[in-house]
Amino acid sequence: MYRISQLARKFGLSRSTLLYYDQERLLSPSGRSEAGYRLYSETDLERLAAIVSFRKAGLSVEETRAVLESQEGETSVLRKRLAAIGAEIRALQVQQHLLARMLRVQSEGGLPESVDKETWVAMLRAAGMDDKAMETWHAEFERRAPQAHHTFLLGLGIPEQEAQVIREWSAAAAPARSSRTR
Amino acid sequence: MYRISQLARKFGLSRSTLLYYDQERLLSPSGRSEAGYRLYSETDLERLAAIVSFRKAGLSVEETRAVLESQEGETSVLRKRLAAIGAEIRALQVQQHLLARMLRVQSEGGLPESVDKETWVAMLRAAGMDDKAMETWHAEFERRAPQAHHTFLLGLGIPEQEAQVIREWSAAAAPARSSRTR
DNA sequence: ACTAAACCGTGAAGCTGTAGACGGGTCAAT
DNA sequence: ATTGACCCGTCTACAGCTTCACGGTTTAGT
Repeated sequence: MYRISQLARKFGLSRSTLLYYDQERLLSPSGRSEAGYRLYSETDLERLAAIVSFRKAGLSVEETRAVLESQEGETSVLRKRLAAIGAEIRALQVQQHLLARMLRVQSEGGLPESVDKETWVAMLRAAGMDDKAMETWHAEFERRAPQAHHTFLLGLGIPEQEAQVIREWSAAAAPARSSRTR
Repeated sequence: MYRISQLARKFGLSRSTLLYYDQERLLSPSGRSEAGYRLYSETDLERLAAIVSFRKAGLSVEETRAVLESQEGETSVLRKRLAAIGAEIRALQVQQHLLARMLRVQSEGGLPESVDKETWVAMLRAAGMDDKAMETWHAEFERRAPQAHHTFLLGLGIPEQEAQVIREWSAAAAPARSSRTR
């Protein structure tokens, strides 16, 4: 049986966090000592391990409780979170390029946090890719992971609309090895 | 002169948000009507436009006030935020791959939100890149934008340590057109 | 002149997840 | 018994808003 601060240290959490989890009925200690201290069992410990990993994946306390309460196989919450992460990343990339433009850090030689379209193309060219190869590459990207392709394009600071256009002609290009290849 | 709700609609904000900005002394109306209504001038409107764009870039209310109060050229807050965004993106990418592994969505044919190392390499190969070309490309990436290179590698689900290793041999590889080229 | 709808101000409370302060309890060594 | 170091439970605060409640004001229409 662990007391609250011991358990907190064991998992690298703060005591407040465990108190909060108790309050929110996410993890309640299975017993109390005579003095009213919370006592956590081995079972509680296992549950906490699961909680920590879901929280690391960015689930809210409520979502975590939902996943743990529904018997295994309830993946809808996870899927929702995965989609949300994609959106968050894209939003941050927009912020990144907004700031980079404000600072004009890129052009002034400071080492950039993010890469823009021109730099990206230049790097691929340095590695020997030509226009045709890049087309093939975009087509492959669109075929295998359209969402990730979109995120990637925004990551280069390409605006929403232009990204759409690129994706459309990527999709239109003949897929590399589909059965429908003319 | 605008009244509070008019201004809010004009900028796609809620009345409450503007009340909050007033309370926090981020944007105070330059006048009041006889009945005590807040009246915003054209100057206020311009300030709000600036505020909105800084907030979109993820600055806190306090940071935004700091940037606006210091006369132009105070870029340290912006730089700090830019670095923070990079860290946030990397953290989200880790979450993304954590979840993808939990769901095993990748292998089961669902279209993935994120791309892993194998898929990435396969796409470059499909576009005609060989091992040597990839080395050149990593070296270029590391040379031009080390931070972004790191973020990129984590984005492929490559763990921190391995990313370090890749970056080290990228840096060691002879840069394409540095003056030191052997 | 009057009424109803839409506005305004102020103030308070709530939200998430965590950090910290407060006063009192426990325990080993003296 | 007492000191000191730690621990406990409870309560409050933080950002950045939103929502609610209360009562006064403006505006349009009759």
